[in-house]
Amino acid sequence: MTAASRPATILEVAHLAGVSKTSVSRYYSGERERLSATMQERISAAAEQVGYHPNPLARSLKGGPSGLVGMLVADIRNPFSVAIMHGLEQACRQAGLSLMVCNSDNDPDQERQQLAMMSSWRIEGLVVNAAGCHSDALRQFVTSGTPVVLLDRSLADVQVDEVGLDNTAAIDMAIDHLVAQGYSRLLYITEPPAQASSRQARLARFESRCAGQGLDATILCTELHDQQALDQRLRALAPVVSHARPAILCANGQVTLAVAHRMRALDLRSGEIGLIGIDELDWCGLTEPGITTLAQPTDAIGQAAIDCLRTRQHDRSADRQYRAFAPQLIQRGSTQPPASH
Amino acid sequence: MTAASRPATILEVAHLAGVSKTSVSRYYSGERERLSATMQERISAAAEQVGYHPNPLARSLKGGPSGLVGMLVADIRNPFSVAIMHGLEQACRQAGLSLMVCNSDNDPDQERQQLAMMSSWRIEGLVVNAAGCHSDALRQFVTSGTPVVLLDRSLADVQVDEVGLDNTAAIDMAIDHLVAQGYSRLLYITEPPAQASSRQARLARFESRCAGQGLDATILCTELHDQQALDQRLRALAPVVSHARPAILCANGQVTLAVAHRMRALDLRSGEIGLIGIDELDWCGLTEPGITTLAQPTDAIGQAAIDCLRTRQHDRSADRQYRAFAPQLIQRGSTQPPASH
DNA sequence: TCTCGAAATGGGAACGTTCCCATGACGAAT
DNA sequence: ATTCGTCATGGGAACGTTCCCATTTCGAGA
Repeated sequence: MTAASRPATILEVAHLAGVSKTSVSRYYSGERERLSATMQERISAAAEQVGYHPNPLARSLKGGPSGLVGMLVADIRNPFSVAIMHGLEQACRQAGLSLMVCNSDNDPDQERQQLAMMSSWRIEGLVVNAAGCHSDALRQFVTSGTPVVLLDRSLADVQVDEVGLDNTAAIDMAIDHLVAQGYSRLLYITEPPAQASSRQARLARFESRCAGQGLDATILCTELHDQQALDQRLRALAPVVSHARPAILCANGQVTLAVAHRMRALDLRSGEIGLIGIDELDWCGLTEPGITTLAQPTDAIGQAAIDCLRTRQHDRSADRQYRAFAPQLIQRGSTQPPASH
Repeated sequence: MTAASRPATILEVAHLAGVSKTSVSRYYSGERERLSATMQERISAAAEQVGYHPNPLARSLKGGPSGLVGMLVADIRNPFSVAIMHGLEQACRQAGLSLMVCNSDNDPDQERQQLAMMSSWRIEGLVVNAAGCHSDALRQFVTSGTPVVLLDRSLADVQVDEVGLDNTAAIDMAIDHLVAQGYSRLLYITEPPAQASSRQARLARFESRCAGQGLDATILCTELHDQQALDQRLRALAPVVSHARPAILCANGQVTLAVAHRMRALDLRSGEIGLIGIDELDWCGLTEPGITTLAQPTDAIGQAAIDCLRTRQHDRSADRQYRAFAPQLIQRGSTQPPASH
């Protein structure tokens, strides 16, 4: 392989191998079987000699596969998003695809723009983990033949595959665990579920489950920067002697972080007040008794998303898929009540 | 603007406006001034009507600007990398560019592959935050006219711009702070600095500074998963009555995390043992007395990297730039020694 | 009035592919 | 021997741009 100043083209390879560009193209477009053995050898040798790699630009301009998968993410600084991104990236690599990540910073306008951009780059598939997503933009992808997968979201009015946490199972596991540990006064804290269907699903399950089981449950639905709201409810939760033990269930990692911060500020002891959060985070083992979490299998989720894309690529009219993954309980001190006396 | 099933082409706009495609091309390639006022209006109107956006694929195939900036990152799960990524992304957006992020997962082979991929997508600039980077691959970018910026790394044998933390200032700030707080027996913990120049720079500065000042300083250079090495040194550090107060300086966020974990496991109290880390992390305010950190201005660093790229784009032979940013001290309990008696 | 240069505009090739449609060869069936 | 289908291969157009090189127009200077 010679290091050329300009990348080699298919024509150079064809010339060197003494074959037509069409044959070289076939060699690289998964039609090798159609070529005779000698031809394959000649092409392979020539390509190696000049260090040829097909130009994805030209390829996808012509309408061929771009080898590009897009990911639209609402908040790139959310550790969950990063974890998923990592999973996607791995899965893409394994499938010979490249991931193009677009962060919308929670701005619907940007979302639109990013979608347009990805579309103009002719991505072969799109993974969406964002809120304000105007459905018609997504539908445009679908009708143009680009598979779309919704990640940790669901949209009633657009028919696409969905992958994410099994929210019902997660909430059930959390509640079961809390109850088993002796907590019976539950506070569920979530960000406003407006656009985010998974927040809605978790919240709904929490409500119905607690109602069904007759648990003493309350809900706090707040923006995380609203420290007052948080503080007020946390204070109100402080345990009363000879009263049911209180516990907090955090709807996601961001909530867990905010709650941990305020509990520390208010000098509330977790354990005494139970604390469990959905999403595992680097530092959950670090705070004093450690925070119990439900870890999402993010790599598996990413892999599943790519699987969905590829399946649908090969069969555009495949059945709509919903893939929900169960979380894993990581038990730490925050759900270990102090020995009663 | 009509929603067309297939995106509009320059030809359709030209036709509709009754002008040549060349003129439309000029309109979109920053040569508007060369067009008469009437022509500009006609094109603008026609483009709006059919919802035209130039196709970046075709554009960059022909050799025009792709509007794509590549980022090669060694570990996408490192919060520092994510923070930088966010900064880059913002800066790109502002400049009308798109960011293509490639994660190499610390695998040199993948690095090569990712670089090749980005090159084949004709990125206009490359930001590198990775270790095993074979210099010749980078040089190839440079010679082909693609500006490269090294982020938090430096390479002796390839002439490119570099942006990152002012390592000297950071180490000095950390040491000064520790000394001012009454710590004088210092342990510097870092991952092996082999390929990473910033690790080398920090380590070197720590050594020379401590030597110059006659401080009782030791160094632990270890892989973070080597729990034994860590534990041993941490135990050895335990404070001795009527002896100089010990403190730990963590070379980066990953180290801080690992050290915090082991300190907790060994029941070592930070504060008593001083603890300061380079890189601010979400949870540093959460652990018991809080961990003092030096926060890097990641958004500014990202912005600076893009600035470098653009400068060099316009003047390929501009002077090589080194831009180093000072960190900000965020003081918490871990560098607050308990009141002495 | 003629010439000339600048300014405004357009035509066509090229970028590196893919894919449709030949073309020739060859063995099998008539 | 002739016809046919199949297989291996090649030529050329097309994808949507940009850019080089005309061509046309027009006002100014001779």
